[in-house]
Amino acid sequence: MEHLKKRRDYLAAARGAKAVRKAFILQSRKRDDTGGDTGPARFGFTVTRRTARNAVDRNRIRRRLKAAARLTAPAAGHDLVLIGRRAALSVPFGDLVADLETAIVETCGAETGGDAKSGGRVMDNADDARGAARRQT
RNA sequence: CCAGUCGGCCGGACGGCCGCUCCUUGGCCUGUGACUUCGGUUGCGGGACAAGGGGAGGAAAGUCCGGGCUCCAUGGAAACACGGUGCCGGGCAAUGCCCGGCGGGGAUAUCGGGUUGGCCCGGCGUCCUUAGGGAAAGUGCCACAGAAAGCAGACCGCCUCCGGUUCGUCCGGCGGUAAGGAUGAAAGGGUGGGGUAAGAGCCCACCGCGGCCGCAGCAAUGCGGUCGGCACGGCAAACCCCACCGGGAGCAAGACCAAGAAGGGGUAGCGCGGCGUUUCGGCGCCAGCCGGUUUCCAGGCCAGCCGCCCGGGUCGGUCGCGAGAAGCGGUCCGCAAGGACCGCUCCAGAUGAAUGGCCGUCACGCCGGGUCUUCGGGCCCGGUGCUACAGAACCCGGCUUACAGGCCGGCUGGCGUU
Repeated sequence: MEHLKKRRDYLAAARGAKAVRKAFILQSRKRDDTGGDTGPARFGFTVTRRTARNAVDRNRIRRRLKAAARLTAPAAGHDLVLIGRRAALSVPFGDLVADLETAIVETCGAETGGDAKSGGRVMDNADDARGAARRQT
C-alpha cells in the first residue's frame, strides 16, 4: 500500500469529497479527471496533536486506521486522506472497517470502485474480507 | 505476619492469521560501464520474490547540567564584563552527578543528672534530613506585633529610700533592677547554686561560645589543656568579597549529488592602502581586519562595491548514522562510588516518520453471586477492563518529573509463636 508523502497531495485531497464518520474523516480526490490513471489508491493519514495529546495514542489511531485501510483498499486512481478522531481508539475494529467502506463509496462513487475491480489493480492476493466488502457495494 | 519509611529490581506470558522496516544470503528481471574468441565474463546500481536474522523505554518524556561530534576566518596569555559552582576527601572523559567522611537540624531507644510535674540537659546507639565559603572589608534589610529590633530596651512587674495616708494587700516621687509576664522568626548565653533591698557572669559548678597551645587525622574536623566572664544577633536563595570553572551555536550541525528563485556563474568598470626595493615573479616596514570587550605574543588575510547578461519558483536524494567512556559473565583490588585484567556477544536506525492490527488461552485488577474459614482470607462461576506512565529522531553520562501491579533488602513500630 503506497502512501502520500507530499504536503501538496494532502492539500489537494482536502479540496476533494469529504465523508465524516465517528472514528475518522475521509477526504478523497481522483488523481486524473479523465479517468486515465487507474493506479492503486494511495493513502495518507493525519492525526493532529489536538485529537490525542500524547504520541502513544496518536500512533495507535494511525495504526488502526492503516490496518483498516489495508483490508479495504479499492478506489483505484484516488488519493485518500484519513483524519483520525479520538473515537478511533475505542470503536470496534469491525465497525471501523465497515465505516471506511461506506465512506469510500460515498466519496468515490460505486462505479469507481467497480473500475478498480475490473482493472485488476489489486496488488495483494484476494482476501475474504475485501471480497465481502466489494459484494456489499 | 501487619503497618510506615528508605533503597534496589521487574514492568504481562504463550499461540494463531495478516502486515511494516533494516541487514545478510540465494537465484530471477532490469539499467549502465569495461573486456570479449560474440558463446559470455565482470564492475557499479535498481526492482519484485524466497529463506534466515534484528526491531522502543525505564523513564524513549522534561530539555535542567556534563561530554563526544560539526561548523563558526585562529591558537595562546592577561585583565575586564557576563554566567555558573561553593564543608573535606575520593570516583569519573567531565559535571552542578555519584560514593565515603565531617559539621548543622530532626525523630527515637537506652543510660546518667536536674525538676513538684509537663519537661530540660548531657553521654552512647540507630534512622531521616541538610546549596554547608566569607557577616571583626563595606553597603543594605529585619515587615507586623511589641515598651524596646541594633553604639539595645523600663510597658507591666520586683526592690531600697523619701513623702502622703482613710493605716489597707493604699497613693505619689527620686532611683535601682533584664529574675518573671506580655510581643515576635529573633529580646545581647543555658541550667542549678551562692549572693542581694531586689537583681544581674556580680561570684561558683557543669554545658555552650571565643582566643591560644598541644595531640590525632591527607583534610573538613575532633579531643584535651589553658585563658577570657561572654564581647562578636540574624539575612549573602540582598548587593557584595574570595576561590574555582566556562568562547558561541547546534544533526534543521555539517558534507556531497541533482535542481537552480536567492546565493551563484559570465563579462565590463571602480577599488585592491602608504613608503622603500626589484631581475616586475615578488620582498621588507608601517597602517587595516581575524569568534563579548581591551591589551600582548605567534600566525594569517586583501577579503570589497556596483552595472549588464545568463537563469525562472526549489525545499528531492545520499552521507553524517551507530563497535560504543557498549553490553553480559568471571577473577582480583576498594568500606563504597568505582577500577584493572580475562573471556564472550554485536544489540533499532524510521524520515508524512517502521517497530504493528485483529483474535484466542492463561495470568492480573475490579464488580456480582455461591461455598469453605483458624475471620487474616482461600476456592469456584459469571461479567468487565484489555490496562500504569508513556513512542527512539546524532550519540553517550547524570539529574528531575510521571507510573497500575509485583518482587527483594535495610530500619522503626505493633501483634503472635518457640
